[in-house]
Amino acid sequence: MTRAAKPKIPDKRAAILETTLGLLSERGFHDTPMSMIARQAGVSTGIIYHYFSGKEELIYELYREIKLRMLHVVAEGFCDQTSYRERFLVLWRNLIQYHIDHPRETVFLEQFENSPYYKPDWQAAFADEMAPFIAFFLRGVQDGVLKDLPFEVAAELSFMVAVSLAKRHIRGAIRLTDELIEAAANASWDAVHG
Amino acid sequence: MTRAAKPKIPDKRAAILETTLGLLSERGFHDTPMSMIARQAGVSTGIIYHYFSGKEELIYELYREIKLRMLHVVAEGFCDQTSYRERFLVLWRNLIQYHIDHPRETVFLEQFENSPYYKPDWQAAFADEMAPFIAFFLRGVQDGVLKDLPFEVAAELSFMVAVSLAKRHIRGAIRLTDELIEAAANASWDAVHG
Amino acid sequence: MTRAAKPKIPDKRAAILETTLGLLSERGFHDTPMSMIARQAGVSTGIIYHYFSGKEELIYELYREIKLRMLHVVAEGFCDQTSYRERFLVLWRNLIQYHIDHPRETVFLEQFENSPYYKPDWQAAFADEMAPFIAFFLRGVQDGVLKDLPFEVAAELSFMVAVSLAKRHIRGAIRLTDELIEAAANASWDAVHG
Amino acid sequence: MTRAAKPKIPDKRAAILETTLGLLSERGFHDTPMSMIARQAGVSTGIIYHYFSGKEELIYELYREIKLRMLHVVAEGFCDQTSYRERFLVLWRNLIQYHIDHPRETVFLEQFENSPYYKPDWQAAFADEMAPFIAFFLRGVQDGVLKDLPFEVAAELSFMVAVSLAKRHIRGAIRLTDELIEAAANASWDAVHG
DNA sequence: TATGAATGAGGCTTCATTCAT
DNA sequence: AATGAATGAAGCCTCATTCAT
Repeated sequence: MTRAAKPKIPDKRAAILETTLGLLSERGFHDTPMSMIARQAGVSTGIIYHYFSGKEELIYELYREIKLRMLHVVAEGFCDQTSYRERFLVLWRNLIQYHIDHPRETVFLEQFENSPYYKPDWQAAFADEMAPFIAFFLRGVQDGVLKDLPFEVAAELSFMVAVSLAKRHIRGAIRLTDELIEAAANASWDAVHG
Repeated sequence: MTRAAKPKIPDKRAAILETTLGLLSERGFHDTPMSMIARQAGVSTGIIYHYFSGKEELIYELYREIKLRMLHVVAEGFCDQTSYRERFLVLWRNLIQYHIDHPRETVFLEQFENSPYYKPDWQAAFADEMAPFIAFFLRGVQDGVLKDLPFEVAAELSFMVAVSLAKRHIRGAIRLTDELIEAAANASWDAVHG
Repeated sequence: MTRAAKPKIPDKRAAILETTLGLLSERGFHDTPMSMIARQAGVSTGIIYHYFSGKEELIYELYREIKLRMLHVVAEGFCDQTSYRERFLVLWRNLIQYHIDHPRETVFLEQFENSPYYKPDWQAAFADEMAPFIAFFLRGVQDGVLKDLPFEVAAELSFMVAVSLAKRHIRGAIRLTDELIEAAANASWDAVHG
Repeated sequence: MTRAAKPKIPDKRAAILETTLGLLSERGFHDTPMSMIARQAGVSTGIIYHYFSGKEELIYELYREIKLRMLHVVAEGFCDQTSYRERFLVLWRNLIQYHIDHPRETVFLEQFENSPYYKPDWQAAFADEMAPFIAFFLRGVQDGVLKDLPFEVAAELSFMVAVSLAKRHIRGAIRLTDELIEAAANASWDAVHG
């Protein structure tokens, strides 16, 4: 009762985003009409345009929120005290676990980043969240622990593999067990360490 | 007279596919109307339905042809006589080179395989072309040269990285030099060999 | 305390009307949402419906107020003592000057009176204000000073020309100088006097 | 049978324009949905976009065609041999007669030219058709037969009056008889001749 | 009085597909 | 084989109006 002044306002925005995620990951951008989002979210069509300027912004906003949430999860337990190997494995495991645990987010992110709507410039919005990871790689190279590769290449060789594996797992193309994850994590480490 | 039987007919089909590739890779599935394909290919809208049953089949057919062409290019120079490492590097270099050389095909393949239209079952159509690569991996594991990982996981750890790097190169996110390619190839080998 | 009874109430109504005039004259009826009027007037959407029953009434009310104000301005200095010619020229000059000085009102009146929403019956609401002008014409005819034409025809031949000229001046299609105005005033007199 | 190759094609475009004129003059731009035009014209909604890029172009095209037709009618019987007065009266009578005979066109033209969509620059498209009338006025001034006024002002004082009178006649605000038309024509001449 | 979130009907436009020629 | 006019369902978005607060 104390903090229940206008409870419906943020709820509605969140409900729209949540519903959009579900529909988009299952049906894709163009098979998901605004009317369907509205119906499933239990709101009117018009109100979506109160919170978002249009379909494009709605989806971009969804992308931004998910990406940020994902990056925060990945950074959990990342601690400068431990060895490079340990830190690498923490990140790698966090990354694959997030994607395995969030199949809708995973499918959506992949679809979105491969769609023609995606502009690579948008990554600049995540610079702050990416900074520690980049710093980790750069210092690893300086310390001679990691191969001397540009960050993007090293990331592709290691972290992006985690995402791809999770994606295949979700699709049912492979079945990831804990042992397999551990083996893949170590293989990824082999790819990047000096 | 011998090779003039059906002069324009195959041309037209090929022109449609070629035009479709260009438009789809630049604009995506849903921003590419059939009428636009027809206009740019220099044919009428109706005739597309003579060669393909609809938009979906047209695009699937394009996918199939490109994928097959790509797999053939990748297999070039693959020779059982050489070492596992050498064979691996041949495949890896072929793969990245094909994608670097064929940006439209690369963009299209990525878009298509991440779209909700894509059915993983379709990979069965490429079983013959994939067989040598799978055999290579299996035997490598048996011979103790490659890590004991399922083929799909090993492929993700190594070959898919080549595709991803090429994709980023095309987008302009990274700039691949020969040295960088070689370094990445070796890093990929590190990821999978035992 | 005497003149502070309802301080903000008439302000708000007036602000809405004022804003509506500005927006309507620039953007037209259908490109001016109620929400835009509210925002620019610094009020909420809902409150407009407190002062006016709907968009239609708001605009009709605006029309009525402007038309009345205009007719009062036109009557200024109209004095039965002077000659027909003098009186005609006073009215004519007042009319063109009002429209030149009030471009937003001019544009709005023209748009409104040519729109399909306009009902000619509404002119009955201005009968009192129009009466002196009509009387002037009728007596002029009786006295043999003005041509024997129905009032509406004579008005079109003379006064409406003033409005049209002002309208073109506002649009920038012509540039009215004092001499030009005087010449046009005299030409209008030539059109109607016997 | 000889000239019946593709008869439906021009018919359809003309039917759309004709229907649009009727609906627009009765209901106005914004109360006339494209779907209503299509239904009444007996065509599908989509085909309108085959002939016109959108609602705006459809209406502009209608405007252009009507304006041109009107200008041609007005020029009929205009002959350099006769006196200025005679030529003036021919034009004036043609003008008022066209508008009286074409009430839908008259209403549409007025609405359109007073709407915010109207751009005065568009008059440049009628320069050729207007040229003879402008020349007539200029020469009349040079010959001392017409008052020394800019063309636009003289036109407003004389010709535009014909349009306005016809407009009021159509609205039922006045009832134009032949005698009244003749009297108004002469009054208009009085307004402009020297 | 006042707010502005919420509604939902309705508008413009697109486009895969068909079919008469 | 080939054309491209024609269809009409469906999508995105706007906006006058209402109503809970």
